Amino acid sequence: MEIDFSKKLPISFYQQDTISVANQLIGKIIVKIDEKNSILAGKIVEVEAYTQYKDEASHSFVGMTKRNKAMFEIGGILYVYFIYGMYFCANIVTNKKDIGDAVLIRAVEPIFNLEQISINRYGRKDITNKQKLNLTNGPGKFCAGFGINTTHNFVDLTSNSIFILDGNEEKIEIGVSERIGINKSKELQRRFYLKGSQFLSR
DNA sequence: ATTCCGATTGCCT
DNA sequence: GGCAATCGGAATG
Repeated sequence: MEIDFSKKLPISFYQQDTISVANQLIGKIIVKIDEKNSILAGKIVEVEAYTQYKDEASHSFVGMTKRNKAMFEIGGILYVYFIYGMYFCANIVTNKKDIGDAVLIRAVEPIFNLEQISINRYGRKDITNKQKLNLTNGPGKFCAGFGINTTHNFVDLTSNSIFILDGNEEKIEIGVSERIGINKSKELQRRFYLKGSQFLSR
């Protein structure tokens, strides 16, 4: 896959209102280039917005802590945290400095280097069709497949290690729903997904 | 120091 | 549908 760096999203993209960024992220291409220069890429098909204010489910609701510090930076970096003793979740930090907002990447359609993503997920490149659909269809699965962990916390999304490209200009339909796996602020409609995608978390 | 529990996943019935 | 795995974060004492 050739990467068109001219399509890399500018820093200003991330500094917009968080709900707006969440919507616009659907259909975009997230790229990771690892230490061995191998390229992984996927289309973002599902995200969730988390904001400091009026959102009790957000890590930042209680203010800045050691864990959520990245959320308070200016939009355009990654916030990665460890959860349930064994998984990682990756977020796109949004909005202005000192506002603790971010967008969780919940699911991605793998589009390049499925072999490496399979190895990262299952330890082998030959997998069943069902496993192919399950490669990156959840926040923990996406991080595992793309090799994202807390060493990527604070990574600059305008760098060449992890970044996001504008997708095709095709018209897409975006669905909206309540968020998944939370117990507070359940009523907020802040999950956004690509309608019809086979790679959603549910 | 202790306690509770989580922005998940995979396996089980 | 239920639930165990597994451990660090945050609140509390």
